[in-house]
Amino acid sequence: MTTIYDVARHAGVSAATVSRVVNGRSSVDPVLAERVRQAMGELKYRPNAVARSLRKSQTTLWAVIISDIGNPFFTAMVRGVEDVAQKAGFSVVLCNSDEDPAKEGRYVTAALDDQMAGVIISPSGRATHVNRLVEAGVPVVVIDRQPPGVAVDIVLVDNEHGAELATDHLVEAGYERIACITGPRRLSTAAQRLRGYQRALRARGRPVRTELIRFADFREEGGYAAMADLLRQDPRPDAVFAANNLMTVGAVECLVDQGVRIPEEVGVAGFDNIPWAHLVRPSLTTVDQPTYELGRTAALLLAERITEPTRPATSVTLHTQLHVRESSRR
Amino acid sequence: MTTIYDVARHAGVSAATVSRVVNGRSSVDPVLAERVRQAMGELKYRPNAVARSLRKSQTTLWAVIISDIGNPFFTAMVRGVEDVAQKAGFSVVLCNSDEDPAKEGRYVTAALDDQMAGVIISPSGRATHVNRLVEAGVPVVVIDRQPPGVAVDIVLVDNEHGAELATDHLVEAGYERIACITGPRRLSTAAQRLRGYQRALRARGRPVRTELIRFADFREEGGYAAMADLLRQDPRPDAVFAANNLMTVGAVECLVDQGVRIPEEVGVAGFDNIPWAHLVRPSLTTVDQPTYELGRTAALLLAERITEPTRPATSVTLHTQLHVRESSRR
DNA sequence: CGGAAGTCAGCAATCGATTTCTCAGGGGTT
DNA sequence: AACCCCTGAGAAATCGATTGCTGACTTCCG
Repeated sequence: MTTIYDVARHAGVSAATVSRVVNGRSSVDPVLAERVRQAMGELKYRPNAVARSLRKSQTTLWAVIISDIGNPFFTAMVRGVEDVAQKAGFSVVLCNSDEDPAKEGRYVTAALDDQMAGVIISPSGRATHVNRLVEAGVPVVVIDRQPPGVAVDIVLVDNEHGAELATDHLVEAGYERIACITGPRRLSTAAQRLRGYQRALRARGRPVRTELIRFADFREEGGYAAMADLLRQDPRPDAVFAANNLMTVGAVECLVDQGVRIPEEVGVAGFDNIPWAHLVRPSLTTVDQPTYELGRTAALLLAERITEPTRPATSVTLHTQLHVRESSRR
Repeated sequence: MTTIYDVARHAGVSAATVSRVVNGRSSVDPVLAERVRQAMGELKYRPNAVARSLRKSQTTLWAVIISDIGNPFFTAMVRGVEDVAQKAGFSVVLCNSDEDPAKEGRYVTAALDDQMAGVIISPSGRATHVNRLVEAGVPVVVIDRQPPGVAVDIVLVDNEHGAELATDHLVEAGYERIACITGPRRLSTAAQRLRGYQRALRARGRPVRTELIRFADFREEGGYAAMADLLRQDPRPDAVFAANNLMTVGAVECLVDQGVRIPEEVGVAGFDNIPWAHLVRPSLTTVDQPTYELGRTAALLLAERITEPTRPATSVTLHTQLHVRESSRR
């Protein structure tokens, strides 16, 4: 590796001058600057990013801590983050927490140890880990989920409203016993989507029956199991609202396996986009989130916070959109 | 931040001793070691990873450079990498090259500047960038695609064989004019899958018609356009083999849009797994790759190469598997 | 022409760890 | 008792950049 000293020697100046040319912070005689640039070219000099990080005690890395990289929702989001990061000169370190608070904690620790320039996190549970970041003064943006009582920048979608739209649509379509499969109790998204479901029923004067509500795990298997469980009821539900994409797929699989016809016997509506939802037969009614935008927005907020650390915390809510397809039209 | 010197002072030893306790490299008097550990605990000391990286001129980061994080194929792969990386004490930096050699080049440069401990790359084009890494002595594992003439560890699947299986199956199913939509010419996967298609036809004594072959972009739109183009032929093809997942979906969309019945009028088989391929109606016949294993294997190779840099380059080929579903049964 | 103000290059300290080298002290051998 | 070997701790150099401070030199004005 050629260092800044090699360049300095080759150009007949001091390392400080080379540094100033590279960073353009302070003014340098144009003649010297040119000589330095020449030397850099000839020696193919590239500044050592690690050394620079040590000196400035800050890297050019962002950690993005999400709970499931296998879920297309998070992938699209990461893409949004990545595009902004690249433009702003940051690289993205991907961290898969698997909804495991311990794993999440380890990643937070790593972000701290590695002096990451910022963190975008979709917290899997309590606010503890987010707090550690905030206390250490690391710029943080929370995404998708609301941790209780922390003042940070946050980007959310109108979960309650989206769930309301979907449920209301099922009522409108003529379904009577509408079930709800939501996520783990500790996640704000699960709670809010459940609340939206309940609200829609009440608004229409329908009873909210606890026996029609299931708390699953936001995964395919959980959706499958919950659906199977719901079908065992008598009378069984004639429609289901699933609170995320993977559980929707799981529920549909269960219905297909048991030979229950969608949408005639059971109507289905799901939260989150499902790639190729329109190719699935019957095509699936979904509440779409602006996933890419979600990531983009979070990244923009993070970039802002890095340049302006004292700005008060803002909270952005993006809007969901109901896409009615065949699975809920009877 | 508390530094190694704070700990040293607090424990009444030198910084060198603290370092030795932390790294366990050389022996330290158990009494002192205990005192140091105590001090570390009390001060909540965490070693500064950046400083350590500078000194050792190596970080604990792996760069994973792939061409499309939106493609579930790569996501599953990254997951495989990530799981191994975590266990080995590395973090994964995700780099999305978008099939753009320039963007890929920038990421390679960043990996070099940041002294990444290793790189896993699915090269988008020529071998130039891979070579830069190899020449700089950075441990590299190439994945999914074969760059010409570079001696590196590489993990591939039997593309030709997989394509042969799929094509042969279409022939067997009774289709006559079987088209092929493959990827960009510069990508080895595209070439190999095309070759497998051709080989299967020849083995069955069928003509290989150039007018039934299309080079698209491995994306949904490309698959759609290519399919539309193929349908304009007279006589039109009665089956299509698409060389990756997104193009398969694109082709199916086109067929659905034009009201062409699958599999009666046109049979469809695609390369790569497609999430929920079994939920799509008709369910899609696919050549499945062991994506997670692909990532896992690459990561294991990388870990090996890091500990043993002089080991000769190995090449691993994993196997694909044909899943026959409704889209190709007439 | 002299002095004040302003540029700009270089020296050296610094970021926080690792590692080589040196040396003290204890134990074993002859 | 003298000598050697070995273990293990500390001092100091080092990784490669950034930056405050100093001072040389230029420029401008009275």
